[in-house]
Amino acid sequence: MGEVLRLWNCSEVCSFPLLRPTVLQLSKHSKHVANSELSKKESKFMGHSLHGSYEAVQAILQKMQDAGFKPNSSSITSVLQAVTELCFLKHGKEIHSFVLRNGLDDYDVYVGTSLVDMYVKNNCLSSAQNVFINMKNKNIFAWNSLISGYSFKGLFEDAERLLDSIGEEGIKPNLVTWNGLVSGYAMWGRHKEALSTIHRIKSSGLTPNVVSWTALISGCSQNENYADSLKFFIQMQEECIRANSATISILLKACAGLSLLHKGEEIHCLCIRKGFVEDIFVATGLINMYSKSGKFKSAHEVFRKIKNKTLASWNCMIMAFATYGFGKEAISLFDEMRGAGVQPDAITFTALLSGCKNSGLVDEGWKLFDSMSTDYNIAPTIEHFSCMVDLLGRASYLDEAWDFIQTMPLKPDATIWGAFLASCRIHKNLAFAEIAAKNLFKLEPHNPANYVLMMNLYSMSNRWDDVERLKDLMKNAGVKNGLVWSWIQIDQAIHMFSAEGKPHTDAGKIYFELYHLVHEMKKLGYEPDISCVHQNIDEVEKKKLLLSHTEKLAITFGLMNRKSGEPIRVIKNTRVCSDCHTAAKYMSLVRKCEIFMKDGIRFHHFREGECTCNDCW
DNA sequence: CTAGGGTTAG
Repeated sequence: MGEVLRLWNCSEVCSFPLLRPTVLQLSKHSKHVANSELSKKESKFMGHSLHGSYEAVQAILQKMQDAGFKPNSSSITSVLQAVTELCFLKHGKEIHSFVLRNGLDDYDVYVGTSLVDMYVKNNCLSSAQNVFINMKNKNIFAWNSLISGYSFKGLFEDAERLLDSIGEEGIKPNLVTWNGLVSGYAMWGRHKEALSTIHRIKSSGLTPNVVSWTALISGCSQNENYADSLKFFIQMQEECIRANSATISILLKACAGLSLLHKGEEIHCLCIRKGFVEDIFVATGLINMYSKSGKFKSAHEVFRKIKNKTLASWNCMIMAFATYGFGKEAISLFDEMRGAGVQPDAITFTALLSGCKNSGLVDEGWKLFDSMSTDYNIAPTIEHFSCMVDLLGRASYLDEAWDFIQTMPLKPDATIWGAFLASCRIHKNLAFAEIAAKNLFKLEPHNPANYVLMMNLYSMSNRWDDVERLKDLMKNAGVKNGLVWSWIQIDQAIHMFSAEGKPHTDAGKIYFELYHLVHEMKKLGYEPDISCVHQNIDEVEKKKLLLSHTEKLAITFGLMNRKSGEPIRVIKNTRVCSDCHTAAKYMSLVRKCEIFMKDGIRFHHFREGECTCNDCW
């Protein structure tokens, strides 16, 4: 940045067309680059030079004016492009008024289009529309910019209206126009409309391309609708549209979200064949996919092979270490990252702090939390505060966590109280838990998880009146315990276990096996934790009920069907109960088998009677 | 000068 600033301040910059000399000085390749042929990278560089030195830019603009230079539309356009890409609305507005002040025509096709685009990308639709309306000659680019602007804001009536009126100007919508609409619909969770827009592309005589389909698939992914992502990917292949690395990176995200390890591995093979592994987005997606599907080793391998690691790939790997309870390793990877000259961001610290909390590294956590603002000038966000509450609370420093909440500069939200409540449950502190719950019931009255945690605490202390009171509270607030399910993949089939749905076809055999298993587990010291049952029934009934928990059934089924040496991978949609957590540890011990479980909150890796979460979850 | 891509979170 220092060097750029110096360039901006030197006087020879002042020859027009605006800014070109600077770009030429910055450009490594050519001294004869025409302004209109600036590469994206160079425009970005210009943007960087604008950043933080806007006063200098203004001074130069003034100087140029005084010297009688006139900027032309192409120079204005390249500045606007840079400003747009970096989302410097303030600077964009300045340039707009500079254009007006200096008698440049802001209705010029090029200037107009880049102004529309700048306002659209900076969330100023009304200004974009004003410029648009005043443009004398509108080309398809201006239309597309505005239509996608409305579409991304979810204003589909306006977007469709614009689409209809394109024709009146004698212009035909192109694929980009349509793709903007597809993308908007998909992003807003309106997959049906997105898909029907793809069909509309066909009826307009064009052929939907990989971008159209990728937009649809990406929208599903963004809405955590991973199953549809995969469904539409198949549909895309049926239409003979080839995936590119962008499509693949989204698919990897979908596989990660569903912990579909086998599908992810398949895609990895495809990536190697097609050379997509070279793409940094794909590589990062692979790390994430392996990390979330329980194959830490593969995640690490992919990471080590990346030649030009980006901040995101470092972050992703630090998070993987954190997830698997390798807090110290996460921190040394952070040191390695800094050694490589990569500056951390807020996400890096979320990952690091979460690594500390999963490994109980309280001192290291404090150090990192402090160094964020002092050494890296990154203001801690609510997530970082929440991590700290979690870190302190889990390590049994409940009083410190309480003080931390009282003194933090941000208003504690549900994540803060949620972290505190979870710690109270672990350390069985009912008094603190009740305060946390009171806040949580106010902040998110419809989240069943909070009620369940509290019931857990009350039933531990045999306070059945309070359990009933909470059940009534839930009922009155209209909170329903969502469906609870666990599943496991055996060969190509997914086996679902749900308390509400149909029992598994092999239910009899599974229960038979489970009884045997529990018998063996008890020999090694397993004791059913009946506090997980919130009904006031007798002990034998409670123990029976515990056996029907979906995760136990899924693991048992996995043990019955696994190939020797293969770990078991179970996915559950809600937080694992503490009895099932203990049971899984004993199961891994008895059957000498690694068990991987992804629950609604985090990842557990059971091995030889231990879990990577260190019993805090 | 216009369209699609990765990372955190109780």
